Amino acid sequence: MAHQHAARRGDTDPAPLAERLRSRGLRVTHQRERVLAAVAALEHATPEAIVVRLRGEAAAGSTPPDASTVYRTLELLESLGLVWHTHLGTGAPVYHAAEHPHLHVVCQSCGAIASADPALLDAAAERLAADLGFTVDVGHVALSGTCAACRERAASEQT
Amino acid sequence: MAHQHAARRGDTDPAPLAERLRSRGLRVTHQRERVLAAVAALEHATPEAIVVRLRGEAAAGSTPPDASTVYRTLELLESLGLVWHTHLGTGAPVYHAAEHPHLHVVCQSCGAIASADPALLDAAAERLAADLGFTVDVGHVALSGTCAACRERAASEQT
DNA sequence: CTCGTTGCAAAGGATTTGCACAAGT
DNA sequence: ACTTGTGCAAATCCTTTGCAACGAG
Repeated sequence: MAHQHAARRGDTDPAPLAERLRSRGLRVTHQRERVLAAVAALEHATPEAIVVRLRGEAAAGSTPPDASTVYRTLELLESLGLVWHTHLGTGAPVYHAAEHPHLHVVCQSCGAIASADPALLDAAAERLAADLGFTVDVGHVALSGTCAACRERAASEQT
Repeated sequence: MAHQHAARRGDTDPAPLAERLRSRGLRVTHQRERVLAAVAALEHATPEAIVVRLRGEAAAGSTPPDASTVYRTLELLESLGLVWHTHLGTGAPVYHAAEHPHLHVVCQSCGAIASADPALLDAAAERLAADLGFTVDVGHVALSGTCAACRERAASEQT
């Protein structure tokens, strides 16, 4: 192992992916690299959004990864600890790169997604651990509620 | 209408279903009463669980409500403010009677659901309101994590 | 009697799975 | 060459929808 470059900031680090794959005897494929890059690029990536993005990125003549490959790859990447997924209420799960955990807050009216500091839940997490023996996974938490804009709109539309 | 009885006070009335339906010109059907009863009886009712329960409850000779009716009824009951639903991670939404809001905690390993005091999140909710103008709906929140049993199991299975 | 409701069945959308071929090592 | 990965298509799962008969008011 000669190349031990420190992780770069603006680039997608191919290093951890290749390493982890090889250490498991798995193949480093173009598709896997592209899916991981797409998740990192899209803030809150649904599987479908990833498929669409990859389809757009695919150079003319090249075949974009199939949806089934994207699903399989996301599962693999998650098992490798490189991405996470969260369910934000209805429907599609969203994936994000597992760099810095953050808390998701979803507006039930408009679907807007905000990110917040996971530390917000530390106190609640400790209480749950003490009371129920339940370890809360802060990174997977999605809080739902109403954003400021929708709250005002709802108030003014009130008959 | 002429008489405005303004029975808008208690959201926790024993039989607000008939009232609310009639005030909207909707019919009070046996199916609707049964679905509401099933949601109240089942702690965390998925649509499918409701269908199964109603099927079991149906007296011999009577036809249990169809799944599509259950879905339509749940939607209606929610619009009437009589039930709530929450997405607990993967798949099925769970419905519960809209009596006392509570916080859901879901084990990602075994799917166990625990209920906790919504007040646990009060501090976090206030911070979110202040920081993002986001009003958290505590009753709809589902926290995910690992229950004590699964945590121990995972630790002991650890190689 | 007049509509809202329901059951049935078929349609839809999202995700998964089986397989034979293509690709990484 | 040997195995793992991928694309394609069919299979599932869950939920929604169209429609004619049914039942509440």
